[in-house]
Amino acid sequence: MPTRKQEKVVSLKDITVACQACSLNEICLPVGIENKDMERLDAIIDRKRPLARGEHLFRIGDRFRSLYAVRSGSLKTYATSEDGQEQIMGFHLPGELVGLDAIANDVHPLAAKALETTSICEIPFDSFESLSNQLPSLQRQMLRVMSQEIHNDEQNMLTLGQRSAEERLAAFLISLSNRYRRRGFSSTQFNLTMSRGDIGNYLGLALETVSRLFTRFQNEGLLKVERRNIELIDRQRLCHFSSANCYGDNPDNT
Amino acid sequence: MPTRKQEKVVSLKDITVACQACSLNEICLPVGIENKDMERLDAIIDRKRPLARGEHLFRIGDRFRSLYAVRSGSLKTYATSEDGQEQIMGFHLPGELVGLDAIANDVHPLAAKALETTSICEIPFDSFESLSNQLPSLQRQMLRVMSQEIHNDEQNMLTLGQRSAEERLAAFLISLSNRYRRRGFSSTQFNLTMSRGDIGNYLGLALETVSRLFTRFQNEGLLKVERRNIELIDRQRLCHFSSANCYGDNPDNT
DNA sequence: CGATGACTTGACTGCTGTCAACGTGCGTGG
DNA sequence: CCACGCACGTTGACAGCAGTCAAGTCATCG
Repeated sequence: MPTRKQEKVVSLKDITVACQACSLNEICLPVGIENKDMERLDAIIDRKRPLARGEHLFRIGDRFRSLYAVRSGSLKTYATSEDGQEQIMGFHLPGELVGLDAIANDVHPLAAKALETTSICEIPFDSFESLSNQLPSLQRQMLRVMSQEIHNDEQNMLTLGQRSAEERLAAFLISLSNRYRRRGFSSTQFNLTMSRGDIGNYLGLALETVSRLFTRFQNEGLLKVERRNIELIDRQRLCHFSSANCYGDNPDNT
Repeated sequence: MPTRKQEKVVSLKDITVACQACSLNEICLPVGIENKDMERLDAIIDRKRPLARGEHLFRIGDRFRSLYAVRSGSLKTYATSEDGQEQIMGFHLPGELVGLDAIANDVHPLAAKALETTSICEIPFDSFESLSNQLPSLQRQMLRVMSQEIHNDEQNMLTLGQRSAEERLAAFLISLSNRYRRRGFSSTQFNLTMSRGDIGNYLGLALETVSRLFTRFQNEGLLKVERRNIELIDRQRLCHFSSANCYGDNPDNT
């Protein structure tokens, strides 16, 4: 029963897009699911009002009940150490699932927070499990998604373990670029939804280092940066800097 | 048709231990599976001759056909960069699954190599998938295992991104200690199956740094080290050094 | 218009990598 | 059984990348 009040704030369209009509269904959980089965998946999915910037989707220690898919906007997931410091583990764009790490112990080990106004599809896990018991293609896709996530995390470990600050930032930008392209956005011009501090935190660098590198990359003609707005000028060379394959096999690489 | 020749080299017992009789079935894939179902899982598992030290279980780019569980011994998994350098992504002890990152793209993104004589259970993925379509408890356990793997990788990202050399090595030793304890081995005295170079590579440190830290930890009375043999003297303090929770919730943490 | 948070830039320091030499144990072959 | 070679490990000297501290600029919002 959507109220008139909600309609004023949020377009009804945003709330009611079904998986079948969602532009993300080629990169989200429904990949490889037949239309009639997609309806059944769609039926268990819960679409709530969007999160405002800074709002939490879930917090560390929350009981695990659902997986979540980003429909629009972006999230960061992070852990906190004893002294309250946050460590960002990932940024999540539309079509990406969050909460996969909570299945094992029925508790969210990370918190998820909106970086901007963000719409979410909630997938209650009990229903999802029952459904995937009936739909082998869904089960298969779930394993693929989780496997891809493991693969991405491994790539990140490599970046954090071995790369210089310059390589890390270049790899980060190329990864974002690839992910935006996959979603139909420009791969050379986009807005960062996270702060310099967030980027540095995620990459294991001081925010000052990130800032200096942006300046240097700009001076070297690799990109143009103004506040949160990025334009990749020499994607090829940036790519080379990152010591990574840039049109690689893992499309959702972070 | 096992030949007499094989029997000379490998004890038959090592080869034929079924899941039901395996001491690892409380930490491996069969967790939470009923006995009659475990038999069905057991039936699809292939137990081969052990790998010798240095032998590959699979290589980068190999077509994905099976998951593997370590039965005894240990493995390392690694990627190689364009210039042929290897980057170690994990060490794998008995009861741990490898190859989970290959499901997504049907190709192994990492290679797996035995660090010592190592026995393996091979789990053909097609058979496994069919079976788990019939056994919800198996499917559930598989999701848990993969979720745990994602969680562990996140922990590693944290270690690599934020910790000092000292903290990384301490965390590594504590993690090994926990994993050995879980498997019924001593948590204070064990042999490293990997070289200093391997440890450094894995932790994103120079092997010289690892060596220096071992010496320093020993001088500070935290542990005793002689070649590959480690004895943790002051586990508590080492734990504190690692800036991590040491009896934490993720038992298979790397 | 002032306050606040985000970002930039500079100076300095220190951790950790690199290069190099040396020690040690193990396995192979004589 | 011994000697040699080799891989592994230790230790020292030095340098450089990136962190920390600090000051200053800029944009946004109340």
